[in-house]
Amino acid sequence: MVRARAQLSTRLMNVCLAALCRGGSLARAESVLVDAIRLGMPPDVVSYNTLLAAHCRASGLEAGFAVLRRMREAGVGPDAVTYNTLIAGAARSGLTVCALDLFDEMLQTGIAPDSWGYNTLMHCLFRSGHPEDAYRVFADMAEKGVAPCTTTYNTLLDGLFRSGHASNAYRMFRYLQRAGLPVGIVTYNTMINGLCRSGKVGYARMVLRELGRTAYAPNAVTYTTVMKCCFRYGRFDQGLDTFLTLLEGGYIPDLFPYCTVISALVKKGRMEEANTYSQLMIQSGFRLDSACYNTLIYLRCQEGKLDDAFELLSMMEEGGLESDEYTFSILVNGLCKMGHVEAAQKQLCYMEMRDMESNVVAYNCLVDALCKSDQVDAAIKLLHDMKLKDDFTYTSLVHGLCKVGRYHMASKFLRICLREGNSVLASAKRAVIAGLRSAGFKNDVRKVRSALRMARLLKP
DNA sequence: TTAGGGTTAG
Repeated sequence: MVRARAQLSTRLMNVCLAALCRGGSLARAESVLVDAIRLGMPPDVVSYNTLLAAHCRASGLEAGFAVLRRMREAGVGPDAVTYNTLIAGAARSGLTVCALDLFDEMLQTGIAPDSWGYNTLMHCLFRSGHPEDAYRVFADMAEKGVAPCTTTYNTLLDGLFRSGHASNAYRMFRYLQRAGLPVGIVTYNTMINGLCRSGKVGYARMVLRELGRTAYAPNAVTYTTVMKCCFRYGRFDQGLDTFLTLLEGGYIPDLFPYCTVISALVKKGRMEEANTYSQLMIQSGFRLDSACYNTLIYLRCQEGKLDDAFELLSMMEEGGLESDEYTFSILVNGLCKMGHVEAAQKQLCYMEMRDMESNVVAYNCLVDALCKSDQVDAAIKLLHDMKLKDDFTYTSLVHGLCKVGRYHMASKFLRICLREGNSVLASAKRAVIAGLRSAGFKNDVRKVRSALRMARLLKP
């Protein structure tokens, strides 16, 4: 009887913990836990899992591991949910190897992964650019007899889009519908987002119209997705109207729509409105996460207020949030635009020291800045240090070389770029060909044209 | 507890 009462109390405490964590009152949740222990209500694995998820989301994976240590010290063993949550935390921080290690640890501990565990690992592998490994996880899931659920299909659809297989994703979506497999609002949102991002706006609109004919109501995610799509494809007013409809109707459930609209306004140079919505975002009562800080730092950088930008960075880090590759890219770009190339280089060094997986954008900003200030040789030197180069890298360099009249070198890099499967802006191609012609390099013109034809033929 | 939407560069 006494034990049953204690279990019921623990269950009630867990409800309370979940509510506090959902509302972002982590400190209060922690004090409830302390009070409960004092009153003889022992926390169980659910209590710790709830706290672990909240800490992980608010402050990153290390905070999650700290809860894991605490629960072990209290004699409460982790379960599949604990590992799922930690794997999700690792995925959010881009720590793919850590996610894989956690999955292995779970298997070695004798805890059988459920569909959520498989889904989370698949999601992590897709997001970090390892689609083949993600498919292997899916195959392993089937082999172990773990039934796929709606999330599994949604993760696969999202992964197909992210790995550049939009047509396969579309075919899979139609297959799910025909086979009567679960297709819900998340599936529609995933499809609309994936189709928009892969440039298939017509298809995205068709799926959006189809959604209107189903029983599913579009939600804030749908609207944010559509809004982002409008901004991406030059329908600025339509995007802003979508935001205002959400705002005036009181339908903004979190900070995603704010980040989208502020960034779009900054890009348009409409700083006053960007500042107005930044204030609203701060006053909304939701806890700002790193994407929100990045957006605010972006606004300050583009306004040329670098001191304010760095102050925001300190606030962010003092609040327990980690800066990420977005933060660094925004700062490097801001510093470059204000002519502080050396300071930008220093930020890139910090990035290297932090061993960040993706630094290509930050490097590209510096390459571009060096090219624009006619330091093309320094840009070429930097290019050789880069592990990954993309269309942006080569476009900046090719433009930079043309600007200083080094057309032969520009054509060489243009051909390397095409050979590596990248594309360059039409303006860069034109600059190279016009330059080579004016300098009388007829043979190089022929080589460039042939490389461009080959690239078109090989284009998927 | 998990999955879909937000933040950077030519």
